[in-house]
Amino acid sequence: MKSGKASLQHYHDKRIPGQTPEPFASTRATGGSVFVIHQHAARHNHFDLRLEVNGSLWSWAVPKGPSVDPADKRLAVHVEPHPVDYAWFEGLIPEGNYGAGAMIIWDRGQWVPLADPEEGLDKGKLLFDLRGFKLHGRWTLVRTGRSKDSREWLLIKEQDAWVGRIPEPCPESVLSGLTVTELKSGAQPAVEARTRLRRSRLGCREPKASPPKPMLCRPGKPFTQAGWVFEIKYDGYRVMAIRRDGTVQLLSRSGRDIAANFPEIAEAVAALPYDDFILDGELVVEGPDGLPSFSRLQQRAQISRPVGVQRAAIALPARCYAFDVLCLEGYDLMPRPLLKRKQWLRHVLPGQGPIRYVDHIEKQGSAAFEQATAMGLEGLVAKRAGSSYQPGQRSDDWLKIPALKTDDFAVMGLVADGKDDFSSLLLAALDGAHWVYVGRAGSGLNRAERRTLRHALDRHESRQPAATVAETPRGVQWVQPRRAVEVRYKEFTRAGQLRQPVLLRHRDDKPAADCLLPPRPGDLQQPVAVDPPQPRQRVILSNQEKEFWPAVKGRPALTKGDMLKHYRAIARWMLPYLEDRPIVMTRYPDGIEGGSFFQHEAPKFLPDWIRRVPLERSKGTTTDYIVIDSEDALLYIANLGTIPIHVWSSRVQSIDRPDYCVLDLDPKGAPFADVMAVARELHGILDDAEAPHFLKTSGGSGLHILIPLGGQLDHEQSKSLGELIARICIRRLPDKSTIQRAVELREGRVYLDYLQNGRGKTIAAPFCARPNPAASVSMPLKWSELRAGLEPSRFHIGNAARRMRSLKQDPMTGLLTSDMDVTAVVAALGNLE
DNA sequence: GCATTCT
DNA sequence: AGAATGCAACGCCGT
DNA sequence: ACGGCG
Repeated sequence: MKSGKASLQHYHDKRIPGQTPEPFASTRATGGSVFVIHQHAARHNHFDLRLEVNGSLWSWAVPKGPSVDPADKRLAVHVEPHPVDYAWFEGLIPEGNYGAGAMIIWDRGQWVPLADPEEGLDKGKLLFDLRGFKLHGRWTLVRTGRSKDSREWLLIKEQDAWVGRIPEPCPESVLSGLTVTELKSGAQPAVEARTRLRRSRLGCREPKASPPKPMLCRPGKPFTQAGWVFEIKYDGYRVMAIRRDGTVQLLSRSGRDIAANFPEIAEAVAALPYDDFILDGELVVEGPDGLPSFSRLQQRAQISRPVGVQRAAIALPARCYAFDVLCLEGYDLMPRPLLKRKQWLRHVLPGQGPIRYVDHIEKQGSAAFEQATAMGLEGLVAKRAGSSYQPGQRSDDWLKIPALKTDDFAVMGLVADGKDDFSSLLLAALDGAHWVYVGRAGSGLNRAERRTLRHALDRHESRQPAATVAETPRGVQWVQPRRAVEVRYKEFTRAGQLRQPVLLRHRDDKPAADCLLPPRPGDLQQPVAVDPPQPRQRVILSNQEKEFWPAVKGRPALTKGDMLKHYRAIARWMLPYLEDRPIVMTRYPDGIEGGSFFQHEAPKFLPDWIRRVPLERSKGTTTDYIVIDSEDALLYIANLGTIPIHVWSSRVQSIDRPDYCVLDLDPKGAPFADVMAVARELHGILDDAEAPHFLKTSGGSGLHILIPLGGQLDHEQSKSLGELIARICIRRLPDKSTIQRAVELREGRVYLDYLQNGRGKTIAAPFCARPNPAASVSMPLKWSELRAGLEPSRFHIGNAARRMRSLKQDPMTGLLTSDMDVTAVVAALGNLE
């Protein structure tokens, strides 16, 4: 294997030191994971993707640049490796040199290979994560040419949580904010700025000896008022970024210069194309969820060895959220109105990069506060739009509005107040398998609420506390952590206790065991997450506009989105029939007129939160079956183009004991009136045998009759029971029913299929959609609905959920809970026969 | 619909 | 890249 | 032994 550094030969051969500003060394301690994308206006304007491996930058020329759309593959020509320091190079390469022209750092950050890169280069496939300012998430480079020496690759964005959720990258450098054209044309934003500032008749002031102190906030509450603007409050270090006489300072609140600790920010300050300015902002480090994480920032701040700092600048990079500019090019902006200053600030900063402009919302503070709270942000800062910057002052022109948090906690004890009241509750949350005490809360509930909660708690009285409590209050009564309460609080204290907790309500709908400990400040977190932040577990629904059911008379075409809408709306009725049961998908990726296939085995690409269960299928081979136990799982499966979902009659806990026996009434030429007649006959038979039984449409043209078994029979016995019932029916209605499998021999009679009772056999799940032109669904029916005029096709994906909402209850309620006395039923059926 | 393999 | 391919299964019964 | 059926 060639060493990375040795192969820099080509790079050196093409360039002459002293004549080009490009670097020639690899001196940076990066931790081996920097990537950069240069935009290079040389003979042709193009992009270069460079990935650090073994001390050099593997490079690809990407003529059209990267695309954030997975469908958009971009040619990438593999070129000679570059020295690592190249990732910090931005500038003009003079005429006459190799690659003469302007080059900007279009994006930069950390790259995380997801497979061995050396091997990948050899095999022609690299898979990696990018964590830049513009590019995020999973990418691949694949070699396309037929031979191994081909230099032609493709750069492809892989499907992930970032796709479609990030804005189109802006064209500017993430460092200087210059476009490649501006750099080439020698644009001088500083000169333009000076001209404009002079014209605005601002007095030019001598720079003060010492930098201004930061303006401070008073506390406030959310409000809506014209003349005010609202900014997100970032959870980090307040910094003043100062550029003067070619030097850069990052001053913390205490006046310490922390530029050496955050070189990536200092570098960005130095790269802005202005000579003299002071920015006010907040330094943050993002957590795995993409929100500012104070504990990560503290981790970062503790790193001081230069080598460690350089690595951390790539792996745990800081951002500076700038919200004010105090002076610019020798002009004092502090007396100017806030919004004027912010105009300048926005003008000065790149659209994307380590230093970000903090935008604001005008007037609507209350709405903004709602949003900020929901997003888990620290809060808002309200600022008077016309206010000046008052250094070192705690002013009423700036108000900080902290977000309140709301979480559920388990009650582990109470301080009683009389027989049916309490003065406070002791609260706990689950940290893994252990309960952790989080403090006491008293206020918030009225007398009546406290009384009912007290009664509920008294039932769980316990001798032992569920978690260690540092200071046990007098008169405490411990209870088992069974009851959950919703609590609003400001934050966790350093000691891990709730600050300013207020009880909101008794969560009698939530098991206490679901009260997980929210992340608290000071919790040691993973230093670096390799996966991109997943913006919430949500199913990405694709191709919602694809036509799945063609139009029929009286109804326009239905799309995959219509089907997903059905499954989302019906989930609450359908999930009880799916939980714990293996399913089989029948997939129609291109709608009912496209190809279809069955799928038993859970595809490997399913996300890991979808449950699978290994079951022996034929001897020796096991298959991982899918189990749908949530709305998200149902939607994910439906999004795969699954139209009907077939379920086992048994659950994984008791896979050999079906919960019901099914009789499938299959016409096939027989009139539906006959199907109903046969169903009515079976209804009578089962009533006489005192066997509970339920009815649903199969979704096609037939009906299903289901008999709950209460786990008393195995699959074989269930099948025999079905056969017995079928034979009785045939004896009574020989002209209308049959168990002949061959269609010809049925002679127009209704086929009573009892053979769907058996291990691994399935039926179309209640409420599942069917691939017929009507887009009908399998619908539970009341027996009273079995009368002239019933048409199974009247229940379809467009109205099924509406029907269920209007019914008082699911007609099949009881299928999964009621059972029967098997011996009595079989005896009764024997008599009928 | 999606991964994988072939060209 | 673009195209093609796989994605289930087994017992029943009549010939 | 094969083929249609669900």
